Amino acid sequence: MKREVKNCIFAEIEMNSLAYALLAMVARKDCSGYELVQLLELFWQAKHSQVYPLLAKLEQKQYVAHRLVKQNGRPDKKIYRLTEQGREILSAWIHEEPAVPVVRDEFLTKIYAIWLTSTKRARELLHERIQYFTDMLTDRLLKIREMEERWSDDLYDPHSPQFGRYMILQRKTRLEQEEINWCHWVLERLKKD
Amino acid sequence: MKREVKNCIFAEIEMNSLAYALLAMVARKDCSGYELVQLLELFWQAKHSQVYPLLAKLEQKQYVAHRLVKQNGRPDKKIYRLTEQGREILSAWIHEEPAVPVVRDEFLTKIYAIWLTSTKRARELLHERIQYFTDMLTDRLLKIREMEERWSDDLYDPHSPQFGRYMILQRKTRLEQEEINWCHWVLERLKKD
DNA sequence: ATCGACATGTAATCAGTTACATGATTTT
DNA sequence: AAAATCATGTAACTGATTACATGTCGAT
Repeated sequence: MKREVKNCIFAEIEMNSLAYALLAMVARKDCSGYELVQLLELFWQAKHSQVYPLLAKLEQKQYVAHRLVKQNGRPDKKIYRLTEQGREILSAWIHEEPAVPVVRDEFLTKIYAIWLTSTKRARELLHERIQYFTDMLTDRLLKIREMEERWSDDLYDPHSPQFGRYMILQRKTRLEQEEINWCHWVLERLKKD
Repeated sequence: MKREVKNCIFAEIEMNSLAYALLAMVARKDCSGYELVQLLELFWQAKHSQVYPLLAKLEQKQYVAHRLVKQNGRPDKKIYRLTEQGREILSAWIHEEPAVPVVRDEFLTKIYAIWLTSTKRARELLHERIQYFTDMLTDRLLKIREMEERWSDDLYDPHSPQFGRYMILQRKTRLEQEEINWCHWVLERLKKD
């Protein structure tokens, strides 16, 4: 017989996957909301309009806390850090089974139905895809080099806050490279035509 | 000064990515809603509660049409096919730029913050991940073999309705293999610990 | 002079998930 | 006897995107 749940001081603020992703980010390094959106791009694309209100809710729950940093000629920023409570629920969450990954990719739908149009359009799509992933990869390799210069051996230490992000960066480059390889493989199949 | 848009006979039924994915599916092969959910799993995970109403809307717009198939001891099913109008808007859509792919993967968040817990949990997560992708891959290879037996040379013909799905299956196996390779690579980094 | 980066927020809408609802057949 | 598969649908809710809102600085 649940009552007054919404009026309760400890009102249930839904901890969803993105909420934990934000905690994981600020665990590694104190961040502004703006910065979080950029760092998140690596494995959980979210818009600022989703991140800012969520951060406020996480602060309400006292999983994060912020300090104001005044800037000259730039808008002030709120730098968030993880609290002890935040660290605890994040650690507990890591011990739960992760949900199955979700991928949504319009390009694949277009390839699925490419037989309806032309092999010319197929080639176009594939070349654009190669371009896209090549750009991603170039940027990614740059970021890997930056991390390597800044933290070197720490990156291979599973107890370092940098370990996770570095491993995930490595994963992404592998997958991006494989995407490019596949595109070339398909282009080969289209040659005869 | 838009007026009466909602009362108009040709009321705007929003054509979203999933709608086109459904059209692409029925273009290849007549399908029931139930079957579409399963086939879609390859690159656009959707629940039946999203698919059935969308199919009804697509039929309203006359992009698909269905016939009833009575079954003994099983519920009747609605087999959908693509109409000429459906084929046209699908072809037109293929000539538009695809949206950037979206990935959401809780496992990666857990790896990101793994330094907070233990390398034991890290190993556990990676082994479960390997198991998951190995299972996916086994199933995927089976489906590839099934397609190869059924259509053989058609699969490499860009004008065959089977071409797209086959290419996408091949892509998925490559990516899944690479996911597994990466997991083993990370496990190596964890050995010293 | 216009555009992109920096920086934070809210409101409206659309997309997607979970739960409700039903029911026979086959497999474990 | 219970669970999974086949088969279709709706209602309520949560998650995510687009649009609205504001403002400075540096580069082109």
